[in-house]
Amino acid sequence: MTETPPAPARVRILLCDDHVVVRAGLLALLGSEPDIEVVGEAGSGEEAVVLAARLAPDVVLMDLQLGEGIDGVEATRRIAADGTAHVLVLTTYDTDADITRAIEAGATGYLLKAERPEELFAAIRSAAQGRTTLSAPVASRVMARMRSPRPSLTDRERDILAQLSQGLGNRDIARALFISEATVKTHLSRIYDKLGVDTRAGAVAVAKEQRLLP
Amino acid sequence: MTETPPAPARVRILLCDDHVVVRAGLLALLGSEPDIEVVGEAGSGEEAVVLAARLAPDVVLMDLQLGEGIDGVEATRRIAADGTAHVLVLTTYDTDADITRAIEAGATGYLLKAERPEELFAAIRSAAQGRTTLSAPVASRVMARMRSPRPSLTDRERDILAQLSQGLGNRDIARALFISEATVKTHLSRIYDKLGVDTRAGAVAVAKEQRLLP
DNA sequence: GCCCCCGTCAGCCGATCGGCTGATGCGGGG
DNA sequence: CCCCGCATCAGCCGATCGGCTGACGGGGGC
Repeated sequence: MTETPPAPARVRILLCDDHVVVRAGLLALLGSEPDIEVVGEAGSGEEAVVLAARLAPDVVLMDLQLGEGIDGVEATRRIAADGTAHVLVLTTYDTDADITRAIEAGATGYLLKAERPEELFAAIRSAAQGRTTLSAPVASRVMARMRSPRPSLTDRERDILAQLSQGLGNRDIARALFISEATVKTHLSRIYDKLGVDTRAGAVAVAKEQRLLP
Repeated sequence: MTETPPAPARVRILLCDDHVVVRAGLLALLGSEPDIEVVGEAGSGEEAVVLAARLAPDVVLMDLQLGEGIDGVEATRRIAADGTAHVLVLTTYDTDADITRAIEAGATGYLLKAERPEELFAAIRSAAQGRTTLSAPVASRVMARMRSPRPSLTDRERDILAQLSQGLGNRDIARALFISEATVKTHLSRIYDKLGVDTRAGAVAVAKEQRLLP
């Protein structure tokens, strides 16, 4: 008898996506692979966390955009914290912010829905053994980020940006965050600098574009 | 022999979605229905237009967000103009702007990906005969819109908004559109009015939120 | 112990914005 | 023919913004 831990005969999967059609599609798609078994479906982050604990799947296929409730990043964080399952993110966007947050939350891999099905199967099998798989565009972005550590906003700057996205003026932002207008302006200047803009409208545009806000 | 035009033994479908995984999923899902046959797949709007003309499917399942190239609305417009196929929009968002544009472009139905698969099958069969099917949330929005004709932006106002989203100042917007600053300000005031905001940052936020811009 | 990042605050000043009032021209529908 | 929506423009004015310079304290890393 060998010491090598035998790969599970079947990889047990939990799907998490708020779109029923997507879930059904994935279910049908994965059904074509004999060594992959979908043991549960979740339509929300909360449900995914509960089901992951109950079903103890090998891999959770997680979308990041989940509509209502906690988002995929938070769900990933909780599931990964439990250590019960590896989370393989399968989503639409390859934004820096999304990728970073997902990885920081403990995702084992990050795939794009535009990926070929064979890649998905392979990534699932890898994830079941704790190995990382990244879609090519995602890998590129990760590399690029390593090379030039991109201006990431501080928590406080994100607070300011959130208020700004409500269309508030400096005075209102100051009141909302219990700081002085001067401080708001200081933060704004730094935000402009980091985002490469020089107006509030531009900042909001970039923020929405890069999905820097919830 | 009866005069009733027999429903096609099999409904012939063309899929259009830029995500391979989603296409594969739909393919597998639709494969479970004996009276539905997927005769082609397109990964872009351009491809969909070409394939629709060549394959003459009964129904084109069209996503609205297609990444590169023309968007789903434009693809819908061209396919519907040919009259070769009924276009059934299957997408993620139930935004007013998306729905309106898709319907105006000639879509036969509008389904959300969050819909139950049975609804999708039923909608496909309906669409094949030219009958409209709307997802419940979509139908609600359409009704709501009928009741209170919502502020829709004029073409010019959208132009202004687009420039604004680049973070440009009034002077630059004026130059970009070959009009005076006074005119820019007039348009902006009306845009604020329609969007229910009173700052440029707020306008950009609402615009991005409601997907008023490409 | 020192330094750097982060968050906080101040004052100044020119540029810009947003609201207002009012006006012109053009096209379509009643 | 008149009205109305759309696009264009003008001037005024107070409020706001954005850039700049400079400052202070706390916390983490070396």
